Amino acid sequence: MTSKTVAELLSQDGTLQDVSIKGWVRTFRANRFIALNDGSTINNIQCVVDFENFDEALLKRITTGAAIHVTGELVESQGKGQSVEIVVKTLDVLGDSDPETYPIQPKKHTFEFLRANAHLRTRTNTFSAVMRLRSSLSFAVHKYFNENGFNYMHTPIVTGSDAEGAGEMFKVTALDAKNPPLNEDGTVNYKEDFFGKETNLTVSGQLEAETYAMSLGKVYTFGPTFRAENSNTTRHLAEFWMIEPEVAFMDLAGNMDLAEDFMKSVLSYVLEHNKEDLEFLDDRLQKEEEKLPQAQRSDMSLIEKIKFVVDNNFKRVSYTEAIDILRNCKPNKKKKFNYLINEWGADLQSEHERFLVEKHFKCPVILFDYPANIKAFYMRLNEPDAEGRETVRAMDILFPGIGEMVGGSQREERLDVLKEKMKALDIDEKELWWYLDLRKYGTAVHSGFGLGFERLVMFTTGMGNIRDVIPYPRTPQNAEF
RNA sequence: UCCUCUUUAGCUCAGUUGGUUAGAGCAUCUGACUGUUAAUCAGAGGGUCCUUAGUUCGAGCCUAAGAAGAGGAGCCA
Repeated sequence: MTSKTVAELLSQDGTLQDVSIKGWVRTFRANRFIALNDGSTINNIQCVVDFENFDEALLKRITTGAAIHVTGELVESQGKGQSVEIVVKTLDVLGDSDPETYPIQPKKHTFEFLRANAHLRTRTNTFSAVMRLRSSLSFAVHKYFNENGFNYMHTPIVTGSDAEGAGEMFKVTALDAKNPPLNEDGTVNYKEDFFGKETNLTVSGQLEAETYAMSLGKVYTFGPTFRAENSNTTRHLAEFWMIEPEVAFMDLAGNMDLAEDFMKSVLSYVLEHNKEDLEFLDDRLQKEEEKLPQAQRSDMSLIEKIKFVVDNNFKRVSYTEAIDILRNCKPNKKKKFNYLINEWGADLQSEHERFLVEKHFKCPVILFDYPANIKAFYMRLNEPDAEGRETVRAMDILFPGIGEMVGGSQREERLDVLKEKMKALDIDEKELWWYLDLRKYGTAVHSGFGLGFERLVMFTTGMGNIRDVIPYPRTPQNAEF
């Protein structure tokens, strides 16, 4: 008799003579009812023990968290909470769980406490649902790109270029930290290091992805990314997973179309395939929100929010239009913003983004054509506007509750313009010779974007802290597990 | 990095003006009960009050320094 999963047993029609199942005990009620979970679904299966006929010492070992093997008969349940249950014939404890010390109790825990017990937190309903969704979203990402003719490219994790400008980097070195080889001027001599030069963990696969876009046409990367920023927020990690498509012969408008279509596709996928987990998280969130004052509650449930994104077009607004809206909005006029918007050229703070998304448009917003001087060197320069202001073909997609979900741009394909920009920003041409080669040999319009995978998981699961949507979060002062 | 808050039982938290033996709910254990849905009822055990230094006759409470965690800001994805 082969063992089945809880998901298989619960989804099957009718009763079964002989079933075998293995899992972990969630609760053991009235010395008779074991709620068993094996991770295959948010739901438990109820195993009914006729305790008069079982050894008392064995029943004592059925504690929260214990791994057990049950065989018996799958029958219609006499109780109300479930349609089927297993009448237990044999029961083996595969692994005991000491109830005095097992940290996961059959009660509510705070996410902070569970974070400190991250190795066990997926034994709770919320975290098992979040991580199944994470897995499912991850699959949906690959599925989307695969079905749309993209090639999956593995960009290097150790990078030799430090010109990406996406943030502080983690150094990678094999040198002795206490006694490194030195140059005559006292600086560390990286020529003697493993790679013969300074190397770092990647902050973005974009530049390398561009090289493949300029040969394979449509590519994407989906891998770990590292930022050594000392960011202490609910939206930042030092190690996170980023999705970065890059497409040749595609302009900024095409880039926006791609990003929007992509988001809608992966969200549709989980709506269809992760219904039970989403319903559980939806329910959890609604109970959470009941504790909040009315004004802070959202007017849509989790599933409604996801459906809303799938069913509605993202609002596309140029930076210049956004500035006009912000300049004339109530919080700006009443000086409620911490940073008041006075003139064109100001960088948007998260309070402004939040106003646009959550108050003004009330839907995902794509902002594009940002001032050139607040964006990266590789973004395609537009012709100056009527007032002589310079913008680049950059776009950010802003989501309610999350903020920036996507950042992307059309890339500067003109060699002379790119060189000039790099010179102005003091970026060494020699470092990026290969990047410049793309503009020398067969250059073409191309575009791409980066999407923080964890932020997508946050939006989909309704979790408020990015540390709760990745198995083992890496943040400043924390690399436990 | 900056600002604010928090740190007391396994967990979530009370703890009055500085004053006798530091409390509650849940969890755990023991017993009762046994078709329960976070079962119920009765009882019991469980404390480095984050650390260090200080003020005081006396500190969970006051002062200083430090540590850890959370929220917000900045940066960004």
